[in-house]
Amino acid sequence: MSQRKASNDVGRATIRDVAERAGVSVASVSRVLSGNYPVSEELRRRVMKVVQDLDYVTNAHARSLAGGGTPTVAILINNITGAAFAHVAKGVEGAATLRGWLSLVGTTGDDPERELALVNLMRQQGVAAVVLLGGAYDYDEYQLRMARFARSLDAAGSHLVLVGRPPLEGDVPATTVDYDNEGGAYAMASHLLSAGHRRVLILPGHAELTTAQGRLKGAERAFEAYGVPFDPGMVRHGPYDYEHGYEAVEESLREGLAFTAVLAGTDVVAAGAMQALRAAGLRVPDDVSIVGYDDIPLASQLTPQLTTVHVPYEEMGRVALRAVADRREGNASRRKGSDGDHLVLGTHVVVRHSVQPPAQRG
Amino acid sequence: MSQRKASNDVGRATIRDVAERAGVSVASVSRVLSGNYPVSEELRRRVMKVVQDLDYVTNAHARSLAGGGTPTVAILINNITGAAFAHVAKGVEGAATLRGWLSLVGTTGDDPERELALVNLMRQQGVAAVVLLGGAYDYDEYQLRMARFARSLDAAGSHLVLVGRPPLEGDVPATTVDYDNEGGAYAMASHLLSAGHRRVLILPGHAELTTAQGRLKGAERAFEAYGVPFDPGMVRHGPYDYEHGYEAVEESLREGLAFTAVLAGTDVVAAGAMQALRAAGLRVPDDVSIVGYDDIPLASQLTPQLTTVHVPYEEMGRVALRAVADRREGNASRRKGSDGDHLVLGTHVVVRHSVQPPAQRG
DNA sequence: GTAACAATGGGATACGGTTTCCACACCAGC
DNA sequence: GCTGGTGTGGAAACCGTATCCCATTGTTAC
Repeated sequence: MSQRKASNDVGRATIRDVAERAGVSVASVSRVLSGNYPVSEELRRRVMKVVQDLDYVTNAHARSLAGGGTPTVAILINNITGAAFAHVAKGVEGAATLRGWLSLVGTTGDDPERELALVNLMRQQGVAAVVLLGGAYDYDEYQLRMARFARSLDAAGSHLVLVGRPPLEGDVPATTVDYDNEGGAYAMASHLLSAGHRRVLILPGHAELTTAQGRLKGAERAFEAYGVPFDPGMVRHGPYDYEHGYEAVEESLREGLAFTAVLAGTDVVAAGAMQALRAAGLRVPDDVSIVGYDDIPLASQLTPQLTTVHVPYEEMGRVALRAVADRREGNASRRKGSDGDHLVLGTHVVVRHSVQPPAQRG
Repeated sequence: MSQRKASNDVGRATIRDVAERAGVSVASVSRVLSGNYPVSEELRRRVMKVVQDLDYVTNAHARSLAGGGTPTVAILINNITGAAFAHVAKGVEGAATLRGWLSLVGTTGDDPERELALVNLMRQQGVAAVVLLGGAYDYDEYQLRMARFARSLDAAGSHLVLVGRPPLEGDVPATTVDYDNEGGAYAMASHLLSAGHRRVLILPGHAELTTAQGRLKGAERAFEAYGVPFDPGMVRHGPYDYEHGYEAVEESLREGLAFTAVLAGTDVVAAGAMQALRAAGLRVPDDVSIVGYDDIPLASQLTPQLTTVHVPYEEMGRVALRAVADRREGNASRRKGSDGDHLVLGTHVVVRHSVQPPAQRG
């Protein structure tokens, strides 16, 4: 036995094992495998044969220590099962794989502690970028927190990307990929107004959530544009879930609130609202119209199919990855331009079958 | 300037920078950080101070090269956006994070090439386990392919886990986490039969897909148990998507096929079927009953809420991770027991509002 | 026939940590 | 006062790969 670990040892084979067995140097094996150095055909064959025999794969950790290595992008998300953001993740992962990048995933569960821990973990991993997904609560602290993340990551040669979150103020090294949230809400509300609806129950989401704020604001602007007075009493805040949609409608009906349409902050909320209307014996859209937001698959699977706002989630994911990839290749188009790091994608209304003009009631 | 890289260089700080600045040795810094060696309070304070100042995090690659490092589990999935398997992923990721493990994610898009490439990639990463998600097409080749994966990973000190796929035959080093697929289908069909339905349209899924085969078989067994002759003409195969549900029902109606209930292979298929029935002017469940399978959130968001089979997807994910974690701690309970590596979780029917006894037709 | 040069392979080093071994200081006990 | 333990900190040897630099060989031009 030599003093070196024998090649038939337990555990994975190393490049040395391959070199030894092929009767060549370690350097040659490395060159054959990475293929960025001229190598004779004979040597290549000898090495490849052994690689096959040993079922050898290079150690990614060692490789990235030595300078090479595949770039990795980290996706941090509140909840994997949220339909909307699953699509963003798909976009990121797909675009990453396309360029041979790897995707790490972590869920934060809306917990700032875990978010911090994960960002640090990703920093340890030396990821090329950290993509933070999902609407945020815009506390005062949020900006500071994210700015700290951004600088930390930047100092480590990484980069922070915010997707579907408000952009950072000031000169912070981060990229934001956003969609025209308010514009979508404006268009959606306009659609209802132009159909003749005047009394609209609005369920924008949690008052503190930035996406909810934008959606409410868009609706208000539409009312203003149509010269229809906006009644704050028609707004019910709450989480983006099925139960909230159901309960908000149920309560409103019980309170005798009069409305001919529901403007839901999310398709899932719309689904809950629809169920509650049915339970109360009202027909959709004959008695009450409903619209959603997000255009997740659920929207077209409901009966009637839901008119909603399409958000290009998957595209946002792709764009996010492209942004960091470009920046990595050195195409940092505008240097330090505090915008140019803020990309906004368009939204549009998808008309299906959940809206009708309000019934003429005696 | 010393010959070493200066500490204020671009890029992340190294442990040497910390040591230098704290006036201690590299070894001491390492010990303070990993905390598995007695260190004086004074030294700890000095080191931690510098760590904070420099915002230093250890290099995960270097660490795992040197033997330490956080274990990583790889989740390979056809399509992130599939609701059912998003839940499995959530279970795996949640359990992983709980123990401080990391989760890598890759999507295969049903492409064997990509599957192979990803398994090798994960092998390079030195992951503790590779979790393969989703029903498989049980070609002859499947067993060989998976056996090869299993041995490859095993040889590299990793481990293959199959979730929701058929177990491997023979003495292959892999773990399978499964659910009682056929039993669920049996119970679901029994539920319809005991409600009085006799003519049931069955949409089990793709004929080659193992999950579809099991669901069909369960239904057949139920018919047999109830002494109801099974009519193969009532079975329509197709993909697990909304469109298939819609089209299968539409066609069946056009062909004049008589049925009082639909047994869908998936909740999403059931949603499509429901829509098609409505489009044809039939009421659910008054005219036709519908049941699904999986119990994803959609099931309770449809109108009427769907009676379906609950599959403990998230639990499966947790169980899968627990299995590999246990094995890693050395609790390889039964050694080489070719079962004991096959865990089966139970399923059960969730009764909601989409089933009624068949209408008395004249 | 020899010099200059291209093509190719090998040895050594660096990457950033962890860990083993050792040296040193300090203290108690005789 | 000397010996033997005990607690601390440092030097150096790895971990597995990529790459720089140099040696060797074969080839072409003079």
